[in-house]
Amino acid sequence: MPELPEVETTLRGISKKILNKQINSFEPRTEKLRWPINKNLKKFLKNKKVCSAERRGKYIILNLSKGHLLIHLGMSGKLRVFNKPTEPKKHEHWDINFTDGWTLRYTDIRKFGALIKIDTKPDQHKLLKNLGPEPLGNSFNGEYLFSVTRKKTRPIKNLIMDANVVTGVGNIYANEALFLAGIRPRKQSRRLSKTNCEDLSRAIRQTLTEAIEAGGTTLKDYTNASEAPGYFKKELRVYDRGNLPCLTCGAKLKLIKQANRQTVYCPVCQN
DNA sequence: CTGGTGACCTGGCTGC
DNA sequence: TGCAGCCAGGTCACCA
Repeated sequence: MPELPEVETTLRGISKKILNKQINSFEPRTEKLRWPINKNLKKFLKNKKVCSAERRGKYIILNLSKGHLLIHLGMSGKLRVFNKPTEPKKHEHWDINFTDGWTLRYTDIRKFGALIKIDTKPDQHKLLKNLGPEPLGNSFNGEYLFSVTRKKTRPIKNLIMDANVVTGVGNIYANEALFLAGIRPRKQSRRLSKTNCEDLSRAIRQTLTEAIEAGGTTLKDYTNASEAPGYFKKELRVYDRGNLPCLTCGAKLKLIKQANRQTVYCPVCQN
C-alpha cells in the first residue's frame, strides 16, 4: 500500500499532532511485526519528547529528546492520532500515549511494518545507511540515473524499485513513471540513453509530486492519518489497467509479471 | 558484487 | 456456501 506519497501524506497528517508532546506510555499488543518489538521499548519511550518527525524513503523517523524511533508501514500499515481512546480493535498493534491524552495508534493487517528503536545516528542504521537518494531531492536527476544505469543488465523497472538506487519508488509509481517517460519496463538499464534518463527522472519526480498533492493513492484500503482516502487513483494511467486501452493511443495495455510484481505498459507508447 | 527468489502475514477475490 | 488457490501497495535475507 504505502509508497512514498502515502508515507509523506501520513507524516504530514501526524506531525503537527504529536510534535513537542511527551510520551506517557507505549502499549504493544503484538510480540512482533516484521521483526520482534524491542522489549525495552516501553522503558525507552517513557517520558521522551517527540522533537521532530521526518521521512527517509518510506521510513518515518521520530526524533526524540534522546534517541529515535523508526517506523515503517510495510504493505498495509496506517498511523492515526486521536484524543479519545477507543478500545483497540484487531490489527491495531500498538499505541503511543502522550501525557496530554492523545494517542498515536498503528494498524497493520499484514504485520509487514516495523517499529525499531535507534540509539545511534539514524542514517547509520543498517536499514537506512544504504538507501539511495530521495527522488524528490536535488541529487536525483538524469545525470545520476544515467551514471547508475551504466553496465547494469537488469530491467529498468527493477532498478528504479531498488531502494539502494533511489528510495521510495514502489510498484505503482514505477509503472506510472515509466509510462510517462515512454520507456518499457523490461528495457535493460544500460540501454537507456541520456535523454531516457532525464525523461525518467523527471517522470518519477512528477508522478510522486502529483500523488502527494492528491493525498496519495487509494487502491483497496489506504487512508491517510485522518482516515480520508487518497485521490490519486483516478490519475493512474497504467497501474491496475492491464488489457484496457491506453489512455494516450488506445492500444491494449500489456500486463506482465516482472520481478514478481504486476507490470503494465503500453506496447505503442513505450519503447 | 550482482541479481533473482522466498519469506513474512492476513484478507479478499475467483473459480471449482 | 465452502474452500483451495492465488494475489496484493514492501523489502530483507539468502542463495547462485
